[in-house]
Amino acid sequence: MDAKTLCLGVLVMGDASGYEIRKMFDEGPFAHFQNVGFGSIYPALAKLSDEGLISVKDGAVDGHPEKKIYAITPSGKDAFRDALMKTPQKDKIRSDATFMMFFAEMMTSDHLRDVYDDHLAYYKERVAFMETLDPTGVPEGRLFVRGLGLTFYRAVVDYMTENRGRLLNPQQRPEDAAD
Amino acid sequence: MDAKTLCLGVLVMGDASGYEIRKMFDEGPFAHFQNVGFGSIYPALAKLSDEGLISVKDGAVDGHPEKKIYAITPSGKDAFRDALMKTPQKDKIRSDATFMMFFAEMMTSDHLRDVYDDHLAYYKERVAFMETLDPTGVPEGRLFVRGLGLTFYRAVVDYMTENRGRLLNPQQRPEDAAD
DNA sequence: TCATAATATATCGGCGTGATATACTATAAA
DNA sequence: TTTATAGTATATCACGCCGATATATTATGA
Repeated sequence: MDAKTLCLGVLVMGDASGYEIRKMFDEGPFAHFQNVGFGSIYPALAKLSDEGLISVKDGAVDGHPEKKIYAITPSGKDAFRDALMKTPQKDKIRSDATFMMFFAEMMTSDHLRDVYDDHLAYYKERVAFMETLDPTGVPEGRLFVRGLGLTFYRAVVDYMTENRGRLLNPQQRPEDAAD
Repeated sequence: MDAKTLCLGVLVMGDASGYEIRKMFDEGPFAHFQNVGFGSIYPALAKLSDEGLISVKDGAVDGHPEKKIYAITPSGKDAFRDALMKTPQKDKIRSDATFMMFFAEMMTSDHLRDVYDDHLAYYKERVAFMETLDPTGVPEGRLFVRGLGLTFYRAVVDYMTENRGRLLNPQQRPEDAAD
């Protein structure tokens, strides 16, 4: 699933600027299972425009004369539907914090605690945020995905809350991370 | 967390070849929270060797004369410990299947079902695999991470099992994915 | 005997990532 | 009032990573 397809997905739901597309992946309904930054979005939008899959119109507002609003074209919608017919690649997760916890015995107690609590706080915040998303009038697909995200985040929060002491205060762990 | 650090992490646990390192990320204890392929590992190993952070010795076995065994050096261990002291980047998840389910209403019923059941089967398989990993004699950090992975996979399996009908057989969903 | 899977290393183009630059507005603090 | 910070908005660039592909041998099983 490349950046172009991801952008098309946002645009089938309604017109948007590059900035607004990015917000969808940063703090919107896609935040928990995809991530794309400006560096992927702007080039993708340029390519899609070249290929006629999206159209651009001037969206200049007070003080932001550069703003462009993108809209999906009929051929863009076809291309997106084609992309949905493919076999998805398997999920990819990259969690540096988990990698660090794997090597808990090599870390200092202080830093391990910091990493742990920041990680837990972040997941708690994600749960809180997703609970604020209004589910009324939303199609079944989006509801399902929202529920899946909540389930996953809550499971992590519960596990990390219950097992905090086990990792941070184990019996007779040496003072420093010596060999 | 770059490929170099990931390789160092595997090597602090014991000597290994590039192929063996990759297996750790493909089907080993790291599989559920990191992913690295050959295209990242071999160049990383070459760089680490240049920098003196790992050493290479000939590991030729019957029929595989190219095999090389890598071992971490004292400075490599220092470098790894330094990497563990940094602030981890936030987790990144990329799930194309979830993205597709988000647009369930635009997919054909057949393909949606295929994607759904393949996804669920994959997560079930991951649970089954992680349950086979022997937890005896394993340091607390690894145990914790194994438990976290199991928790997460199980939560997804449970949710997808319970809500399968809701997404696949909703009331009066149109026959085809017309506009 | 033949095909497939597993072991093993390596490269390459294209894509994505994080950082950075620019510039204006709105809000809040000093 | 002035200043700082956060938010809106677009864009580029170097570096690193990813998936595909190539090559070769052995082990397994049909």
